[in-house]
Amino acid sequence: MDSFDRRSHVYKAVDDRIRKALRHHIHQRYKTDVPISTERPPKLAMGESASPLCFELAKRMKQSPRALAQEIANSLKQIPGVDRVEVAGGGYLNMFFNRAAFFRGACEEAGKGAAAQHKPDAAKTVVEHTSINPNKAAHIGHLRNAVLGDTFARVLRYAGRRVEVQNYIDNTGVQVADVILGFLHIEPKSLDEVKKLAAAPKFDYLCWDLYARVTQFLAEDKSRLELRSQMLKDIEEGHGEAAKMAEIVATAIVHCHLRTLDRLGIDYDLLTRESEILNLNFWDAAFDLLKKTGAIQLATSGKNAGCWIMELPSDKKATDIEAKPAEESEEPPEEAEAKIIVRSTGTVTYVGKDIANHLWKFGLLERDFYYRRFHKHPDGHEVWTTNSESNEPGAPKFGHAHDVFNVIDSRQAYPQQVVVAGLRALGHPEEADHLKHFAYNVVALTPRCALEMGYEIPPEDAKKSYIEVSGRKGQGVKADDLLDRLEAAARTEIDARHPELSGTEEANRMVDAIAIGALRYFLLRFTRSTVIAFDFKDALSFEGETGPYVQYAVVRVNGILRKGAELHPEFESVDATNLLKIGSGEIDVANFLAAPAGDDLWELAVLAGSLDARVEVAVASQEPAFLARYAFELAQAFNVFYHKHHILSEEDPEKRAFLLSLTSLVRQQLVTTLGLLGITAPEKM
RNA sequence: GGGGCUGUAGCUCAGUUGGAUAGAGCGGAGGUUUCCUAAACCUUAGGUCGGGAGUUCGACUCUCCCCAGCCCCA
Repeated sequence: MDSFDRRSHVYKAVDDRIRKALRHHIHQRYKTDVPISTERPPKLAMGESASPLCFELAKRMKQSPRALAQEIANSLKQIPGVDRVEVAGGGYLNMFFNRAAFFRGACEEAGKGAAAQHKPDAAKTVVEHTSINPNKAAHIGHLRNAVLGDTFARVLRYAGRRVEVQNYIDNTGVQVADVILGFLHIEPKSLDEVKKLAAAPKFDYLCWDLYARVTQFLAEDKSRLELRSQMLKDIEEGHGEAAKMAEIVATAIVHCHLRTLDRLGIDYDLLTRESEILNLNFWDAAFDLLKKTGAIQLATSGKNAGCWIMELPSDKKATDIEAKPAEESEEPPEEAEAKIIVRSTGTVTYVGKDIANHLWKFGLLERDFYYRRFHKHPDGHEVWTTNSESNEPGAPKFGHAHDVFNVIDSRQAYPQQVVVAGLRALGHPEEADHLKHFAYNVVALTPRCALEMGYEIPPEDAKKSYIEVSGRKGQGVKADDLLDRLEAAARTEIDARHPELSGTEEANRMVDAIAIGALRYFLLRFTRSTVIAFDFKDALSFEGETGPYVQYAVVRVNGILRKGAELHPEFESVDATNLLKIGSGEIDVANFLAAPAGDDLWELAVLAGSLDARVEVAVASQEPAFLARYAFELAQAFNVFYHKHHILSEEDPEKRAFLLSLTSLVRQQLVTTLGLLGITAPEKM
């Protein structure tokens, strides 16, 4: 375990050693295994890590927890990085870290920077996110998806995983069909006219409005639904003008989406298009497998007659006493658990195509796409897309995932379960276990915000905490509009603070960073299960628990280190570790961190050294919000420290160097954490 | 009808595996700037953790019942 030595004194490493030592000790001495857990004690005076394991052990040993704790504290061997063990409360084991060792270790580790490199042959993790229907502009709900997915991908990479980001493009679905129906039957427009429109920058906005008109058009006359079915069939099968137009419209809209997401620093490796799943007969291959393995059956009776269905394992206990013949009742119980994969009309459902897609993702389908370049991210990274004809040279090897995370809102939990069940039924239990639905809840609007947007809301809804709006009706906060408003608000602040920079490139960079910081943080501070009640007032806030608050802390550090280098040339461009070597040579870190005078500095240092522990929890629980919170906590702790200690005017040169070192450590960790959240901190703001 | 999610301060939300005194932001009241940027900091008020029972040395956390809201499947 080389990571053990490398990160010997960051929080996770010390805590891991504590748990390991406790487990070993309990096993040896008491010949029993109890759950070994540690937690952060509520107060610094109780140490940095504590274990309540003696309460559980007491039950097994029939002794008092306090006595056992004392016994363990007395006999436990020295743990590297831990100075002493104390018994507290009814039987807690409180561990006190070696402050100086921890601080030096944290500085060293932070100096190595963010990039933990995976091995080139490491198992691949695919994260699929964004996946916006290419028929209208992106809205705030799509941004939540994209920001969650992008952040999780960054965190996984930091944790050492090899990550491939995919964005599924449903370019042959009903939503695209609707917009094509609008162009052909409402407007109507020729293929060439649509081509011209599609080249315009705000084509996604145009389609947004058209889509709403189509919804109304269909509602006015139910017979028009027939038109839509025909449209969908043509597009799926690649027939006629509708299919050609769909290709143009969907591709143009995807470009609009990528431009919007570029603004947020969100990037992809591959766009997987549904049209290729159909054109390259992925579905046919999957269909054969599903039939061959008996994963799906043709229903011959009941309401699903003529459909290919998949039976899902029921959640109910499998103790149904009499298995009654299926044909006996008109509604056999298992039919309620069946999911239609192929409709009686012969068209495959979305879930069916998704099963094919996932067989491919795991490298279980003996077919592959052709690939071509599609887009270049501002940082130069190339986004590839699938295509049906031929390969463009230079394509990486896509797919063949070991783990898959699908970032999809929680309303789709059931279809996702069907895909997992499908993999299992096809004889791929491991892949089924490795397919994770990264579920999150929707973004709704507060009633106030809905009114502000001009939507009519029923009086009984006005009291609700949030209102879900309908994209079909053209309702919702468009991503680009929101970004524009954020940038305008940031510009107002920047111009007020730096009038001399107004209109310069430097000011623009600050505006970008702040707008994105505010937006990404806003979307990340909520845990996944929370419905975000969107309100412009909250989203446009730059104060309190926001991205700009954290960025501002970094800017403060930058100011100190900049000024420090001016006043004391020896402080120029030195990292936290080197700062400790200034002056007499070795600075007495232990002295500055010693209790009680050094407690507040120590508290900040522990927090700064806890990033890896937080990353571990964020990955294990698939919860990026934990890292957003960490960034805020660290920024907050730094602000307290900043107001309490005047760093540059500190008279004692060694203490000054130490305080600068701590400051530098905090900067490093804040910058790294913000980077994981996809947020950059400007030099000034 | 079946399944899932949610309910914590006036508002918006955290609370990791059951652990020590339930936290933060906003909003309210009051204060801090010859100083490294006040997008900040300090003080203060504000809680039946939806309700009830159970398990446990210990429950916001686990189990059961009920209430309310949202979503999904027919």
